[in-house]
Amino acid sequence: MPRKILVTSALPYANGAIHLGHLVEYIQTDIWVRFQKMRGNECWYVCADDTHGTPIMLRAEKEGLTPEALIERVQREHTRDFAGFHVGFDNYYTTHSPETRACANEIYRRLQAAGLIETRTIEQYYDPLKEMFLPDRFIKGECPKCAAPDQYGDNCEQCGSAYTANELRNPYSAVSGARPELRQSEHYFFRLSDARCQAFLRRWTQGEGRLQSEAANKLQEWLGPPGENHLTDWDISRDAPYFGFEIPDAPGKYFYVWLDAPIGYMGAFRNLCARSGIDFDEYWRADSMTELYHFIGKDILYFHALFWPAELEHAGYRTPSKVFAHGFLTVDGAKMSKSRGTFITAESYLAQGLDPEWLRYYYAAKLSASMEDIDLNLDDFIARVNADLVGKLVNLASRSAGFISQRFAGQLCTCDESLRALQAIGEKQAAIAEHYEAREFGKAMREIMALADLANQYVDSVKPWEMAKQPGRESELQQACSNTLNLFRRLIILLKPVLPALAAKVESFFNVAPFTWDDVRSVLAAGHAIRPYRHLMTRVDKKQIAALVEANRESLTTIAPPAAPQKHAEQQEKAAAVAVAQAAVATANGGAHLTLDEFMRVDLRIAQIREARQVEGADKLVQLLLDLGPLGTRQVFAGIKTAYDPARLVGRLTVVVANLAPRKMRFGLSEGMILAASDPDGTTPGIFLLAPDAGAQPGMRVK
RNA sequence: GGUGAUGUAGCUCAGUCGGUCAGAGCGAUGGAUUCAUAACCCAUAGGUCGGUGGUUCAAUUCCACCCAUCACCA
Repeated sequence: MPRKILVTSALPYANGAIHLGHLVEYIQTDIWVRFQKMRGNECWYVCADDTHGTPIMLRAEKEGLTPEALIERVQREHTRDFAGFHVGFDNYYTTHSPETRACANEIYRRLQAAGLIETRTIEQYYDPLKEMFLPDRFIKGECPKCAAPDQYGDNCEQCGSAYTANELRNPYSAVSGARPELRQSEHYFFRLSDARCQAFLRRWTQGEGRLQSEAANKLQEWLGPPGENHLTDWDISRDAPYFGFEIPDAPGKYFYVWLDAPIGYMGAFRNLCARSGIDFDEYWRADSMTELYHFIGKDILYFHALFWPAELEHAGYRTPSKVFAHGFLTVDGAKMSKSRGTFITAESYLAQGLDPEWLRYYYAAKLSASMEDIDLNLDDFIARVNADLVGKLVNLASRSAGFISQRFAGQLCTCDESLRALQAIGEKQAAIAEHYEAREFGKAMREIMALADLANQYVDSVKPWEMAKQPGRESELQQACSNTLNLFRRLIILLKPVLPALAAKVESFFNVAPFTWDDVRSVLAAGHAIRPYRHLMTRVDKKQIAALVEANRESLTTIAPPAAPQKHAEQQEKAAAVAVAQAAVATANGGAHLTLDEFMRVDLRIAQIREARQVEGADKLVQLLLDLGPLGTRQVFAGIKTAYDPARLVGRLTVVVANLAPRKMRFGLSEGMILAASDPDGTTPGIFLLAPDAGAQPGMRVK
């Protein structure tokens, strides 16, 4: 009997573009969902934009839009990006919907009836100019511990200490610059500290297979040892002005993210049900026999494994069957970085003409069921996609189809089902299915590629090209090519969850109905006619990747938020708040202060001068070849000719700005800047090159 | 600072519930081949399995500590 499954991915915040980090999750989820559907299960995949909160409100204001207009535009962009990567949602909705509002109100009422909602008066900073209460991240001031200036209202980036916004010295509003006043306000809390919640969560989090083992450990830590209660109540309200849902019977109070974002999963599904006749209650009632899975980033585990199930349980709904957390994406071993050009948006990837299935395959090859981060190594990406997808897989069709089309009018003969390679695929099918089911996509890809190796070995062993040259071996040739195409067909079926567009092209090439998982067991009948072969996939060109990185590189002079690898829900709101606050502060103080974050974006490195020579036609420039150790070598033009003889520079160590945008000069490309001191007034003449103390090695970071 | 995770060949990663498991793919080198998008096939890698100590007949695999990286800290 088919399973009934509801799957969600985390809701992206409606304040930014989808990037390669987000796509790890959506591609992971999509592969899993496509696999379930191929097996004949009833599986629904819903998601939505998370649209509420102060950052959205302020950004809309800044752009001169209504919040509604802003979130509508962002939703269109997100929908386009996801579709571009073949992420096949059954519904991609918005939390700013009547369905989500109805669900939020209902859950709130039920929690209230259960005695789990209480109000408390809290003291909070208020911006008298903007006439609004300020979230912690929108208040800045001096750190109460180390007196560092311009620190946010929750913790100090200088000394790392945590505190409350009320402890900041000389606080100011990051929105208006005004000095905030402490005011009292009544807030609504969900009583997560209630004994009922704790008892439920201790049981729920230890449920069989509910969470990955690393996640379960983490939850133990959060819950505290038995007998202790580490859970605290959660503030679920915000004061007007706020973009969100007003709390029923509480004018001027709005639901904070906890009480509307994940409920967006329900809202999106309810909307789908209304359109397609699915029974909402069958999936959400407390005794539901259906399965519910949330794919999330590890950053929002706390929320999805504690707050959300407690909320559902005590509002009389079913709780998630399992929560699947994944790690973050790094690019070339480091956090995505705008200055390095590795903060790559989905849109730019597609705009550069890169094939979305390259990325889907690469992610699949790297993904496992664990919470470990995965690395997108750009060189490895090129090598892997070209070798596996083009060299091994697509090549099977490419090297057989020509013979079938030209010599046999496109007709296949009976496939030899006793073929070892063909049987091997049948034997591995169940194991591969288990890998997909367990989200061990990397293992599945390794198995499939090993099978593709067998297929290529088969072709090599029978040598169809020799048969083609010897008269009288026509039937042998047809047999060899029919066998190869059947091998290819089976491999494509196994890869269809990962490569849906390629699979569709192959279905068309073979002139057959869409593949299902069980089709692996069959072969194409004798006499079946295929269509002419056209290239199914092109190779990745190094230049395309270089262009992609260049297109995403942002110069240091632009005010930009620090690169957030992947953030959702509340985390996203924080990141968005940081961005807004930074922009506001930069405007407010004319850039007088530099935050540590901003400074750290300047990548200073020790460099050794390998070569130095005069530049013909330039009276100030010296052309240098710098050795940055592990970072390789750079060509840099420096305006130090008046003070230094090139010959005496060779071998010296100095400091270079390694992530300065390369600049094209008349004499060539300059890929960095070396640091030197000089008197701006010219009172003291000369240029003085910086040099590290003895022991520094090329490539060392300076900070 | 606390907690969790990771650290295996040039690169990306498997793997070992302690003893023929030190592995794969890519890259590189040599060979073969020419059907195929210079693809495919065969052969070749002497990496102290992060460091130090401990437990053991035996540790890369267990324990402790240390170092590095990453994440989380409501």
